[in-house]
Amino acid sequence: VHNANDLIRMHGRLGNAAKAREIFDLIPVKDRLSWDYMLLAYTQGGSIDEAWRIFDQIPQPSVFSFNILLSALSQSGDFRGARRIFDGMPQWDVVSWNSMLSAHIQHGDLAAAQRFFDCMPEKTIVSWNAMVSAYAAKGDTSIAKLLFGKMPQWDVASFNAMLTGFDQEDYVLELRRFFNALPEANFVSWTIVLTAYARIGHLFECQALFNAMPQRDIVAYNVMLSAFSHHSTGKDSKALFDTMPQWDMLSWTSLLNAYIQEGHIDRAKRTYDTMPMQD
RNA sequence: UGUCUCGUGGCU
Repeated sequence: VHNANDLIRMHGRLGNAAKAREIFDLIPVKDRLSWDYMLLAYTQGGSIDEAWRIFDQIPQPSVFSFNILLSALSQSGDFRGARRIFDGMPQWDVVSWNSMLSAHIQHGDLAAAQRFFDCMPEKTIVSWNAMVSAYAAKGDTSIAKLLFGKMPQWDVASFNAMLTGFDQEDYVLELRRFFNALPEANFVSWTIVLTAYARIGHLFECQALFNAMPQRDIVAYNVMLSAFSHHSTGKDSKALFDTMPQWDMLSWTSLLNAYIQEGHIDRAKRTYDTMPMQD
């Protein structure tokens, strides 16, 4: 059963719920993990209706089962559904509370989220991170800073959430100071700062930071590429594009944009014709 | 062995 469960999980992660279901159906004796992984596979594949259906068939849904569905409803923007599941749960753990908190945030009701947060019987660093990130995303940087300062402890996600709040022209200096002072940074941290420079149009800093990155993934490349396409020449864009280890649709689109903005319709057309996927 | 929070463009 363990191996079968792992397979279900794997296919679920790849977004292949149908394949996961095939394996699920072959298991003679399913344990609670088989059901939860199958439920998770449906939510990861975006099949909320199927998720509901399988959830209703779970013999004894655990808090985990409830949480999986709750989190999926929250992420899909179904606030009412999330609320209904949450209210109907036999018991809650801190993940349930965090998921419902993030449902409020998804729903765009920060005031309600704050009230919910204040009433939560227990909070983890995830709860705090979610709130900081919500205020930062809304542009309420001073409130985000206040909350950040009150946190009992931080992890790299806390730092990153706070960093996103500095993605504004007025905060460039603070962004850099904060970033430089971080005890811990990862890929995401670097990319947030990179993105801020790109958006604000500080091409020089952007490029310097890009070159200083310990490693670069496709997201970082795309940010740099998009910075070039908005603030530099198609030639620069093309040069960077050619050094990329791989491309996705965003990379191609940025290159197209660079040419179009320069009025190089012919080059844009040629680029378009060589794209592997033309959406 | 499982569930919650952080990063990439344009149009709307």
